[in-house]
Amino acid sequence: METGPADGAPARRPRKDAARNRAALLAAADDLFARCDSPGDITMSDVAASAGVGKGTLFRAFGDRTALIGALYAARLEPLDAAVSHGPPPLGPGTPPAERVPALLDALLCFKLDHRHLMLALEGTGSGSPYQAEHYGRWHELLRSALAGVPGLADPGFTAHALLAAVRADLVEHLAGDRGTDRDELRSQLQEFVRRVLAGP
Amino acid sequence: METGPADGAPARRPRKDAARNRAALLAAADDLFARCDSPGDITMSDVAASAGVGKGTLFRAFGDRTALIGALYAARLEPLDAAVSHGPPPLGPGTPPAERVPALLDALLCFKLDHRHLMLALEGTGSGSPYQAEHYGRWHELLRSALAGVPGLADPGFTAHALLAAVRADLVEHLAGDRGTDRDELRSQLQEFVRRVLAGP
DNA sequence: GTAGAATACGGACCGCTGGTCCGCTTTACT
DNA sequence: AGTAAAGCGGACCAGCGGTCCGTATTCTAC
Repeated sequence: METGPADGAPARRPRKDAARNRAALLAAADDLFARCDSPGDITMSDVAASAGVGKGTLFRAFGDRTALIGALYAARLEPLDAAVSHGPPPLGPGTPPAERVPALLDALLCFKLDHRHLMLALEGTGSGSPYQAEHYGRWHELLRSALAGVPGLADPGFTAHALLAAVRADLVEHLAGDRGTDRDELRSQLQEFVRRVLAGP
Repeated sequence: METGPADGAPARRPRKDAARNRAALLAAADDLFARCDSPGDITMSDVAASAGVGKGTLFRAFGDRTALIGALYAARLEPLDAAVSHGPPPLGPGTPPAERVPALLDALLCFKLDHRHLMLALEGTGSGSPYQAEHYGRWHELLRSALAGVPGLADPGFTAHALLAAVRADLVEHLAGDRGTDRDELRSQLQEFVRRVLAGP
């Protein structure tokens, strides 16, 4: 028989230094990605060195590169995620689809504009396609279910994919970063595009 | 003064062995990419070995990985490129925009379905985004000019980007490859989407 | 406070990649 | 045939993500 904590709660509190180093690593990675030209320029050694810890610590804390970027993304996403999951209209649930779909895509575009480099790193994580990451699945399911409430729309699943493709990180970077398109202009272009898709024939 | 060939024609015919090796390398690369699960699995050494030449020969012939894939793409694209540049309607020039735009996107989708692995390699070439490659610029300009002839369409440039994003290689692979969506079903989904975008409010 | 076990640290190390280099072979021209 | 240019190929290189394990730190029990 066990005398320690019940099996249901095997999660131990991390050690103080571990928590501190984890936070330092997240901050360092965030900073490096924000300043770099291309996410590929940032190596794992760079992140570790910038945080003042060894590479082993970095990999122990996060597992691999993808997980580090995912943790960074999760932290930044929190406000938007909350607004979408249980916030007021037009983002939250209970909003009419015709209003919610444009709002979701606008919010997503703004988020990607605000975190361009991070999103570039997240979606361009080399080997695996972005479509196998679970965060894509969540956005797709959210948008698909909203689109399902739009009358006359034949295929919400594909439409969701196509609309999400219009705000992919590298396209946003190409338009806003390389070509210098104005933020509000880009937003209104996207809104006009979404409007057409929702309007139907 | 020069006694050799005039400066205007510095292009020399390649040596016979060089031409043969180049062809063998293209064939080997094509074959390997077609059979692999992910383009990342194929290394440059694999290609050279499969073609029966040394790595040095491979890099001498093509320069780098991107150029090899680009050459492969150019070869496969030739028929479609001809049909679009100076073929009959609905692909060729002189087709009314409302008819040509869906035809172009359908042709592009079919091309990506037929050459999934190659296109995956072409667009997912690691470091640089697909939007900086010249082949993207050509498709975008073609589609943009066609869309410019559609009445009531506010921004042909952005619309072209958004429509092209709907047929990106990794999305096509996700739908047709991973999820096993039927080819004709995917084509009709795309057509319906394009129809909505063109129809307007 | 102290002893001891558990946990975390860190940088040398590994396998592998795209890409380079240069002595040697093959081709092409006269 | 002779010669110079072009091409060949695989040993080699730098840098990457990721691993390993001897050592240092923190937590727990007394």
